[in-house]
This record gives sequence, structure tokens and C-alpha cells, in this order.
Amino acid sequence: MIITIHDDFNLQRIIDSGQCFRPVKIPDGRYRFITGKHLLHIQELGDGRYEVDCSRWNWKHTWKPYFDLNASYAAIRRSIPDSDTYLTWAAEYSQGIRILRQDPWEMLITFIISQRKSIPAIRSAVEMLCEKAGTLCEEGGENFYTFPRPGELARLSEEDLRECSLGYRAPYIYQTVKRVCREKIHLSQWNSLPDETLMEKLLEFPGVGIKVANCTALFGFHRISRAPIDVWIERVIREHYGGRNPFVLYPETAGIMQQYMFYYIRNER
DNA sequence: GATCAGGTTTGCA
DNA sequence: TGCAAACCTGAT
Repeated sequence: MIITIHDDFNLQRIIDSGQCFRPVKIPDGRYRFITGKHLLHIQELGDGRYEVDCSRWNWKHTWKPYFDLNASYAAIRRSIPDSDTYLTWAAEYSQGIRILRQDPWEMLITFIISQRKSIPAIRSAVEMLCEKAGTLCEEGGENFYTFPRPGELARLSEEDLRECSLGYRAPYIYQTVKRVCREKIHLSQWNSLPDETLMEKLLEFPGVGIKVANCTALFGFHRISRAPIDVWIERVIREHYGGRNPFVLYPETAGIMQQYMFYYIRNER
């Protein structure tokens, strides 16, 4: 099926923007995304046209929301004042990045894993976890593993987790999984909480500090006002904003501005 | 072999 | 309240 997208949309930049770790570009030039039990191949054809291998229904109800295609990122870019020269450059350079609407549980576990790991190491660990505990699915003749639900992860011992190269994060994951199962926590039910309450609850999990909680809120709960500050953004603030937090200017869209800066500082030159 | 990678926790001023 | 040091592991 052919679909048309008129707004900012760049698949390579989306998968390189550090918000997701399972999507890949496959050798034939298509991009492969996984969400829940769904698999999608998508290929750019030019002029905003894309070939996707899903039904019209699935596009409308699964993938269009996943890519956040009901929002205008072009309008968000245009809202940046010329006076913010660094962000203006960053957003221009990063045009096409969108904040995917990913699963909260997957984001929580993934960003606990992410601490002090390189992006390739995160990808590898997450994939091992999926193969070890996820469900084997098939769609369009291709097999893939889902990201394991809490009940599936609960079958793993701490030693099983360590075998996924999780190192000292293994007990964090182990305890988080145990708590979610014991207290029957459904993260998707936290969708209605205000940002501050959501943050407080995320911070209660072991191995979750401010940075991981913000990433989970931004990428798993689509709280686009949350801007995670990592070593790269710290560098931006230090070197380009004289140590002053630049996100106070963008209370509604700080998370998106953060993505532009993050992608820019990591890829320029 | 040392250092670093999208941090968090712990312990001690 | 603030600041190091320690922590698994793979890559450079």
C-alpha cells in the first residue's frame, strides 16, 4: 500500500535519534519497525510517498499513531525564534525527527538498560532480551520476537538477565519486573497522570533516576514537555547556552527541541 | 591496558 | 545538600 506524508518525516533520522533501539534499516533499503505484535516494512519513494506492507486498518490504527502523524512537527520547528540560533540550526539539521509513541513498559526497561552503555550495546542487549523472553511472532512471512511483557520477563532469573549483558543493571530489571508483577501495575494506566506524578512514580523503580524517568515519560508516555538531560545535552548547555537551561523557553515542546539538539550535537561534522 | 559509553546508587563530608 | 566512587560489559 502507498501512503503519503506531508509533514516532517525522515526514517533514518528517527532511528538515529536515540529514542528507539529495535527499528533497523534492512539491506534492501527498507526500514523495519516493531510495536507490540506488529511488524512494519516501510520504504521511501520520494515526494512524501511511502510503501508500507500493512493493511489500511493497521496503518490508521497502529502505525499512524506510532509515528505521531497527527501532529505537525513542521509547525513546531517554525515556532523556534530566530534569536535561538543554536536550536534553529539544530532543528534545520534534524528536520524529519518525530517522537514515536512507543510502549511505556518497553521504554522503562530499555532506558534502565541504557545507562552507561553505547547505543550499539543497548540495541544488542535489548535484542537478546527479546529473544530470551519475548514471544515469537510471524507477519508477512517474517519471524520476529516481541518485547517481553512483565509476565514473560518474570520467568527469567537474575542470572538469565546477566546473560543479556545487563551487568549491574540486572538486579534493577529483576526487581522492577518483580514489583510490577506483584503489584499488578499496568503502566498504560498511568497515561492520565500529570507529568509530576508520573515522574514521581517512575522514580520509585530501582535503577531509575531523573534521566531514565524523563526518557520513559517522553518516549513511553509521549510527555513532549519532558527534556531528558544527558551528557550530550549537558555539553550543549555548557558550550552553547552559557550553562543556562534552554528548555524553559519551550514548556510545551521541550522534549522535541531536546531531540533536535541531541541529534545535531552527535552528528554534526 | 586504560578509558569511555545516553546513569544510578551509595557513602561520606 | 553536594560530590565522588563504584558498578557490568563491550568497544576503541
